[in-house]
Amino acid sequence: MFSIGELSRRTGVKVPTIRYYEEMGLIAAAGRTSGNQRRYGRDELEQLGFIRHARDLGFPLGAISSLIELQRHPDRTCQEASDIAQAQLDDVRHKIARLKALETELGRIVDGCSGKGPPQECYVLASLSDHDMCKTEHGPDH
Amino acid sequence: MFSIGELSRRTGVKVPTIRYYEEMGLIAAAGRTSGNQRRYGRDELEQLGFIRHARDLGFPLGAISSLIELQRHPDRTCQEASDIAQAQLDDVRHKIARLKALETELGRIVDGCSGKGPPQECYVLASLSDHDMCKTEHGPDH
DNA sequence: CTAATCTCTCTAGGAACTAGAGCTTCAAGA
DNA sequence: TCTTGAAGCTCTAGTTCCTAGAGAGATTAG
Repeated sequence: MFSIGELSRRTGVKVPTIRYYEEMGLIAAAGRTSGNQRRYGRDELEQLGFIRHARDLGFPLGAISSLIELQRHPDRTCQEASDIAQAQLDDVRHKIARLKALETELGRIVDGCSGKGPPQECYVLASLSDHDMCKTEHGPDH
Repeated sequence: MFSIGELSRRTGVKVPTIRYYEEMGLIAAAGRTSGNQRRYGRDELEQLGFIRHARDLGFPLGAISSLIELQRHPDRTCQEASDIAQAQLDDVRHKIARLKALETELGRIVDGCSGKGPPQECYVLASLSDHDMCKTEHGPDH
């Protein structure tokens, strides 16, 4: 059994974040010492490792919650897990596509500016004022 | 002179967002009618278009604020604008690199799962439990 | 003049934490 | 055993960039 600080060190998840996850119901409420401090064991270490890894891969907490639910129900198939991962992959690809368009446009804007002149002649500012100067499409997110 | 709704329609920025920008000091407080409603003109239209475009390119409001400041000071050079845009570009490239690593890893995870078996044998869940199964690096965002 | 549509302010929520205040508990050394 | 300093506790508020809703007043078309 170890403390929240130790769990934090072993998983790389910050102490307040662990408490936050508990509050959100992502991890079960930990047992306490007589002095009201949380104590953890191997199970919680694994569970939090799972959450950490999924977060690193960009899964939102809601999705992680569903995955944890699934782990607890061995009677279901893993189709749901597969779907969640696929949705996450689609989301990542979508973001990449969008960021690449931004990269192109920003690259063009940065290249056009010497940084030497006065703001009135600044290519960066002019580009931002006039969407027609853009060569690629980039709408708002979503 | 036109209303906030009209400004919204013309710029694509939602009404509450315009009020929010005013509150944040990104746009000057608009003139009002006798009935206390905001009225806008050509200047505000341009200013908001600038903000909108910069937001579409992913600039945070703080950066946009700096760019607006710069526009108001013709005595300075546009070096600062150039730096801000460059920082934004770096940020975008950084995000792309990270997302590509995630794409690789998620693709591998999704491919490994048939969706048919029970959760105990699910490749998605197993991969998320065990970071060692990863072939690429992907830490947390910052 | 009335009805429908805006617009006003204010408050709260969302995602996923982070920071801080003020207090208690724990572990290790003297 | 006492003490000290680190670590833990709860609670609230702040972060970013908006979005949604309530309840009231303004404007405009017919």
